[in-house]
Amino acid sequence: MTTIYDVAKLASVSIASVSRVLNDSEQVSEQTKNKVLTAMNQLDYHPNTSAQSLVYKRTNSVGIMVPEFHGVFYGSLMGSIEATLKSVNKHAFIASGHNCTLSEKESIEFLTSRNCDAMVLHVEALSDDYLIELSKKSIPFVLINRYIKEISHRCIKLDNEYGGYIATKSLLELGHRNLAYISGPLWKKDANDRFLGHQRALAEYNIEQVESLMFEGDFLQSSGSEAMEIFIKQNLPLTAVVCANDQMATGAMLIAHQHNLAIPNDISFIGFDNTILAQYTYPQLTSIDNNIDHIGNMAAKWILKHVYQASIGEIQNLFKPQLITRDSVKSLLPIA
Amino acid sequence: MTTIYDVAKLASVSIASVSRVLNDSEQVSEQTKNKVLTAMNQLDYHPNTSAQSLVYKRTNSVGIMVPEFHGVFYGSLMGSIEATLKSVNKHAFIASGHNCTLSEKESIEFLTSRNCDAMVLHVEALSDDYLIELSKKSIPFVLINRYIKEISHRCIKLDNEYGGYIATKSLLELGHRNLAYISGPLWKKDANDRFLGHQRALAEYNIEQVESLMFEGDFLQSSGSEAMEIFIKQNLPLTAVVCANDQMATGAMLIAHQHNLAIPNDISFIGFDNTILAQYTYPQLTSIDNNIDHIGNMAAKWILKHVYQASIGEIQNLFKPQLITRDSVKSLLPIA
DNA sequence: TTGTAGGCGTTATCAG
DNA sequence: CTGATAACGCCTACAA
Repeated sequence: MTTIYDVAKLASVSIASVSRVLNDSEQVSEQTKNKVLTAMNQLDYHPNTSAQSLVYKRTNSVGIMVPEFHGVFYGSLMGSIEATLKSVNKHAFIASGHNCTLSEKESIEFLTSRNCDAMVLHVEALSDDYLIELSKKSIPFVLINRYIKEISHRCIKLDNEYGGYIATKSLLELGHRNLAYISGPLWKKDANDRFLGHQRALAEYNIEQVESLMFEGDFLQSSGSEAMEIFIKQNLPLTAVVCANDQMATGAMLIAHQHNLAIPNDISFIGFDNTILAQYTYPQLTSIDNNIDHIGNMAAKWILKHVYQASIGEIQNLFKPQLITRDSVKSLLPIA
Repeated sequence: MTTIYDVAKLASVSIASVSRVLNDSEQVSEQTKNKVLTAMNQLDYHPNTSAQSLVYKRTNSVGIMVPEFHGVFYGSLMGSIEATLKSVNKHAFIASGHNCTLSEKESIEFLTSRNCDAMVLHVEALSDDYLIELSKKSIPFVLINRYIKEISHRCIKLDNEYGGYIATKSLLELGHRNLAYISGPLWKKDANDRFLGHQRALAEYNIEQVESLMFEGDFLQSSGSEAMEIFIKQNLPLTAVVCANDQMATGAMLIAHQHNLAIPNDISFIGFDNTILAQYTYPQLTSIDNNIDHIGNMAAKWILKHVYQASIGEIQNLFKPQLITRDSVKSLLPIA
């Protein structure tokens, strides 16, 4: 490994001068600057970030924790975070939380031990209390898709209630009146909020959710299938199924297909999250975009602003989802 | 930030002793060890990795570059790499290459500038020559899914030819004789190899690929659709479509559905990669598993072995894909 | 404009 | 078993 000393020697200047051109300070003559630059080139010199970090008390790196990397959801998040960090030369390192308390804790400690300047955390299992406590420690962090009152300014999330609302409302506006609902685990805030939004839309139209046409799933595809089997068996009037995420929607659609129900002619489906899956189902799935890119982007900006003192405008803490119309929903309105 | 000095003072010992318990050296009495430990706890002390790296000449971090994070393919790869790295306390940095020369180069330099101990690279655009050159620089790297003779021992990849072979062979064994093929861009080695494997299987059965039923796509869903439209228009006998990846398969299936072709009764499809998509299509897609988890795992092991001197057995450079049977392929054999 | 020297937090050598 | 102290590579007063 070549150091600033090697460069200095080759350029026959002092290490101070080398350091100066490295941080392009004004106080260097063109001549020495050139000498140093060519020496650097010749030696393929790269500054040692550890040494720099030691001086600056800053590693220029931020840790990202998401539940997992495979699957369809967190890639976009990481991508948007990484992109905006990289644009200002901050490095991103990653860890997975696996939806479980122990692993999330370990991962956070893992990131902490790395001395990152900040963290972006998508935590599922850890308690509010733990996170509040964590916020008192030295490494600042942003929370993705979670809201904790005591540290609300660190929370950046989707307005899930609104998403649930527009999903259901969009169906009602198209004339659907007999809706089933496949929810996520209701103890999860986001799942619960989406369901509340659904109920609000129903209330606006004076419709009651038939209780047996509401199924609490677990956000996985199989629970969507399970739900759909149950719905179909009941032989109740049913024109559309609202799903709290795309995965469950695909599971439900699978069963519909198996029962020879045409989508959307016999039955409509709407998903949530607008994951990449929605483009690959047949028919392509109408869904609610969760704005995950913007959220990731904003999380990174939060850090740039609060940790790296970049001049960044307002931080937006709540993002509105929006309807993405594809081919899985049919209008029941009479053609005008 | 609390340092080794703070701990030393609080425990009233020298920093040397603190350092010793930190690296649990033998040479410390129980008593001082305890004093130090409680002091550390009390101060919530974490060693400064930058300082450690400075003396160890090692950052305990490895950089990962993949084309992108969203989408369905690279998440698994990163996940498997990260998991095995983390198990030995190495951190993973990420960067995206965006399938383009400039961006890949920048990302590699970005990772290099971070002084990672090694890199795992999934490069698409950069030339062999560039990578050979890179291999002479100071940071060691492994190449994922690419083979370059001159640096073959750094290459870990899938046997794509074999994958193409078993995909087609599996159809032939089920009695299919009229096959269409949707390939990836043939200038890409993996796409080409898959096609060669396809041809080898056909040759074994003395079948010729109808030229107009071969379409060179770009690995994206839309090109699968495009291909399928063209195939259907020709009205040639056709019982199965072999696709060089899952995305194109879903695109083709979409069109089949639109033309009211029942899958697999009227026409069978087989994909490649066994991405998560294959579980979400209707019907679920038979595909060729690309072993990406094992490949990522092995890449990480390569690094543990060659960079961190871990005692790890043989490195496997070539992985065999395997057939994953789902519901998109029908047997044409007479029932025995 | 340039160079010298002290310090960033650790590790490791060498005396005690 | 313990404690000074010299590196590690870089930045930055301060001095020249």
